[in-house]
Amino acid sequence: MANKDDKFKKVIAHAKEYGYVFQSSEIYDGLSAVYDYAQNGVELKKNIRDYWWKAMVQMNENIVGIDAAIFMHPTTWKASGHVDAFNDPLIDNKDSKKRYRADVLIEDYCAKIEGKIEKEVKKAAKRFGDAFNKEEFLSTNSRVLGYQENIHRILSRMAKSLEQEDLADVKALIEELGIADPMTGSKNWTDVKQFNLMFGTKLGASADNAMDLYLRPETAQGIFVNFANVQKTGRLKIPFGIAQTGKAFRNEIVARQFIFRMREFEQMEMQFFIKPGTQQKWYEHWKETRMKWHLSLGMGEDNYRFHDHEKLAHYADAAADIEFKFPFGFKELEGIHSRTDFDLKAHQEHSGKKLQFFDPEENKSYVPYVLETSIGLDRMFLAVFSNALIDETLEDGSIRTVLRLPAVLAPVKAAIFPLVKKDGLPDMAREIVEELKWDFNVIYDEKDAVGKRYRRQDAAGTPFCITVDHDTLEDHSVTIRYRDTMAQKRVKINALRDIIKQEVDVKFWLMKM
RNA sequence: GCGGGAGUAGCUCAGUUGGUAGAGCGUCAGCCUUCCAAGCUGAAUGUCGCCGGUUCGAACCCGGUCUCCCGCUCCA
Repeated sequence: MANKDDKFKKVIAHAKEYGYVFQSSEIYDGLSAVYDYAQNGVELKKNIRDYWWKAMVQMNENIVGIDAAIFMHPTTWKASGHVDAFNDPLIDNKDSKKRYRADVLIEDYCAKIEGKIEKEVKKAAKRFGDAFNKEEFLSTNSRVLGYQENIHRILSRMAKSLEQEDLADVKALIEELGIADPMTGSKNWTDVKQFNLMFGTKLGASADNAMDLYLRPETAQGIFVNFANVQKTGRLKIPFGIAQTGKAFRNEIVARQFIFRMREFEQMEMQFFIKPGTQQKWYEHWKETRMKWHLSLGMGEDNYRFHDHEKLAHYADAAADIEFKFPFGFKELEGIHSRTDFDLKAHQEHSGKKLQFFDPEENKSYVPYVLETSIGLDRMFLAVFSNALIDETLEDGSIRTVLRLPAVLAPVKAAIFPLVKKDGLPDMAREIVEELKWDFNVIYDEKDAVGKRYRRQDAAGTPFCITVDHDTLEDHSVTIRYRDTMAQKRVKINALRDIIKQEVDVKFWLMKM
């Protein structure tokens, strides 16, 4: 465990030192669970996004992209279920320090009373034998009726209090019922607090006629509300997909583990619209396809696994995660969910607009089913970055810190050095930079011994270093040095472009799928 | 949000019983160098997380606050 923490700390420190990730507003002591991508981080993040976009949108005839706004009509979140699902009344026990959902505590209490009713029923059944009529018993026995009435009274009072956001009454109810901490029996409770996982804001500059809005907690709804527009204007036929990348916001109670769980994060999502009944087939298809995409980056098959959900969300009929072995263990990286027609149907009901597809083969309209793939871009960044960072022991026993980013994702593709800072070598190196920068992100460095410059680039993740020496002036050849093997090769300057392209080109990597 | 730990230069850390800060690495400039970090010279950088209190005097003591780490809780 100490080892894991160490590794993770190194990752965070390295991300800062080499200009990948900084804490947001650091000069003001930072902001909890908010991070900024720095000069190298922004390139890596962009490259990951492009790699995904190419694979999902541009390589698939039947998938198109959109970029929906972060603000959406408030009814969107009623339809999606977020207004209800993201509002939890929570209560802490002061003695045990445990936190519970207040409504669950009360419901559990009612379940206990239900248990008493069951007992009465069993007793009566024994007593009356064959003559026992459960329905009649339930509706006539005075003790049972008392229990039932009690449950009804409790639940309706709770529902009313929650509806009116009268949290004090929810607490009062818990105290009146004498509900104790199920773990410890303590009745020493804090006040009930409402946690809203969605960030609220206002649309409209003047306070009196402003409209309450939320920052979207997921990008998916931007796709669902645009379903009909995209399908019609794109002349798309089922099955087809709509993809988008963008920011989403969740006011997590506990947001931690660096960029793994942030309050503001970026999703890369694709909603695939299919004929009802075919969801199992497409579920399997996308699970497999998405896993192949991950494996194409060559970060090690053993670092991935599927985790099938047993407890499903309100909208899903099947769900699996692709988990990645982060420094702190296997955690969710991407979700593949069979969302049924839950979302489109809900939006259809709330908007009154038809969200259906006319299937010419079936000669009828239906609300399509949806298969979702949803990956966290920041998590992917962390997966790539943490997996790449290695302290390598060399033959002579010395340690080399190297960031083995997949070359296709590396922020800087090549660094160009003059061997020494004189004799016209810097000019020659600059010329090569000028030429290569049309195709790749390249940098120039002349400070310190060349060996030190190599190591500096290793730690920053640059896959290639190109060194100009005195021979270069004569024969236009340079040394190209590989980050991962430290091997060196003598090549002509005019061959550089093709050599680098071969190794960093998206096509070359995606062909491995 | 609760409990525990922590916060001194970009990084890792030192700082003796309270007397207004140091090292190594890194960075920058210059020299030297013909290919794998550790040659030489010089320089910059900290209101010791922030605010307040005690004191003649606070990095050090006290209170508050922010942030980070670990555990709990939460995770449509």
